[in-house]
Parts: sequence; C-alpha cells; structure tokens
Amino acid sequence: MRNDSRLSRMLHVLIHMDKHQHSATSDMIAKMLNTNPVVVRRTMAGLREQGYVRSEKGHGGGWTLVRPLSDITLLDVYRAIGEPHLFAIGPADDQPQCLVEQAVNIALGDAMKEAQALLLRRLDSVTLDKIAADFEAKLTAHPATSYSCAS
Amino acid sequence: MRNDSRLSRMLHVLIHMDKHQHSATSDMIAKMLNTNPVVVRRTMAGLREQGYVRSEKGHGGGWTLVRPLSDITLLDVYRAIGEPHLFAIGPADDQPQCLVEQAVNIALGDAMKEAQALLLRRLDSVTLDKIAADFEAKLTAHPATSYSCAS
DNA sequence: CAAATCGTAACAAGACAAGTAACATGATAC
DNA sequence: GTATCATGTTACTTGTCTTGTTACGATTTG
Repeated sequence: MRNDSRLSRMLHVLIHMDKHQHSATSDMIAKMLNTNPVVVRRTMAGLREQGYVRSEKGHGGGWTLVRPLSDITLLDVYRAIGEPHLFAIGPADDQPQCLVEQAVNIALGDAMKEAQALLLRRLDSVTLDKIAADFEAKLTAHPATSYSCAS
Repeated sequence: MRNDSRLSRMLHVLIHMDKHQHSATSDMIAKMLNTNPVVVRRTMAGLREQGYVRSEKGHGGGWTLVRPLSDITLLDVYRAIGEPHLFAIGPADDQPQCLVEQAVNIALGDAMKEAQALLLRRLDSVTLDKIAADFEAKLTAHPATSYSCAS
C-alpha cells in the first residue's frame, strides 16, 4: 500500500459502470479492483452522498451510475472521496515559534500551494467521459487486446 | 508523524548553521528540531554525501556548512535527502492489464507529472539565502520577537 | 585512558489506507 | 413469511513508511 489509491480506483469503477447499464454489486466491483467489498462500500459511500451513484440493498441490488460521465470531473470524484491529502511531504511544525522555520514553511508552503492549485485545476478540467474516450480509442486501435477487467 | 518533514527540517537546519559559524553537534541540532541526534545524523548524511555539509567525529566535532547558502537550492536539498515521494496519492496498479485502468493512470499520471514538474521548478528557483533574507526581514520588522530556536 | 561525537544497525512507535470478519438492516423471490 | 441477496457499519488486523529510541562501535581530542 504505497499510495492512497482511492481516487484512481473510483475513476476506474465509474467508467466501467458506464459501460454496462445494469447495476454492479460490491462483490463484482471488489473483484474488478482486486480488493474486497467492504473497501468498495467504504470508498463509494462518498460518491453516493454526492449523488454520482446510487446503491440499492437486497436481491438484485447493487450500485448504479446516476449521472453521465460528461457531468463528472476528476475533481468532483476527488472531493467526493473526502479530499485526501495530496502531498506526502510537509512542514515539521505548522505553527513554529522560530522565525527561520516560519520562513522555511512559507517558502515550501507557497511552492506546494501552487503545485496543488495546478493539480486541482487539471483535475477540474477533465471529465470522466474524456478518459472513457481515451479507452475507446485504445480499443479500436488494438481490437485484439483483451479488456481484462470483468465486464 | 503526518508528513515527511525531512526537507523542511534540513532547510531549517542549514539556515541556522549559516548564522553561527562554529560547528553544531547532532545533539544541539536535535534539540533545535525537537527530535533526537540519530534522526539528525540519518537525515544529514545525504547532505554530507552531496558536499553541502561536513561532519567531524570526536571531541569538538559536529556539523559545519561547507557551501554558501546562495549555492544551495531547495531542489538540491530535496535531492540530497533522496528525493522522497512527493505525493500521497497514486495509481492502484502501476502496470494494469485493464485498458480502462490504463487510461485512468495516464490521465491522473499526466496531471501529477505536471504538478510535480511545477513544484520541482519552484524548488529549483529558490536558494537558501533567499529564505534567510526573508527571515532577516522579519527580524528587523519585529525586533522584539524572540528567535526561539537555540542559537 | 577518558570524554565527546559521529556512524550504523536494530527495533519500537505512530499514522493511515487497505484488508478482513462479524453482524445488523433492508429488499426481493419463492 | 422465510430464505437469500446485498448494502451499511463497526471493530480489528495488516502493511508500509517516517520517526523515535537504544545500543554499540569507531574516531578524535585532551
């Protein structure tokens, strides 16, 4: 578990959900992501709360995509899963007394804020149907290639 | 320990080392950083290997700054400590079979690469004497303020 | 030789996402 | 209406990585 892969996983799932119209159970999704159903429910709860997907209990239940991929940006998904920390680095102390350390925090913090702003802008500029289109392009370019993820 | 604070700490230390010319022991530095001497030696080893500081054993030994702050960029320090991972997020699988997941990895990876490039450019554009100057400015603006970090 | 200091290895602690197990809740099918 | 399927949720474990800590060896000075 080197990284927080929730954003990556949710994008992956949402695009697959768009491909087959019927609902998918947490079990099916878990197999797709090589994880287990509890992790799926846990992570997708945020998407449900934001109205991107719906979940239904009971026989025949499961998860369904509520909004079109063209309405969902990568930033939307990032926010829906709770805006996890983007950076692995950071200051040693958030409110240091030492003036030198304060100056260091400002210098580093400014650079990180800029990088974060750029990243979030990028996430905001891409909708999920764009990624789906990239996938379709690959598929037509190499029709022999196996899909691999459970359909 | 929410973040990797090695970069932040090393910047802090290097600027302090520039302020008083005599060498500083790992113990003194550890107190300054609110940590312990082994952590200091471990992290500063990289700076020594890159020739930014020198360490001397034995009575009267300790750490000394070898190069002027104006010769050291934040990027230099980042590299010297081993270029730790910048991001806390990442793909679920680096080499996925699934074409959808590949498309997701590319979309996310591109955005992250851009953000990383920007951050590294920013680190490369700032030398340590710039931060030291910011500190001096604060000090003259508020002369009554206590320095706080052991001199 | 004694004291100071770094170098290093080995291991424990803390944080946090991810994995897992157990059980309650609700919905459908027969 | 009971059995089954599926989500919701809690609690606990695991894996990974930086930090923290202890211990000990090596080197330099007095």
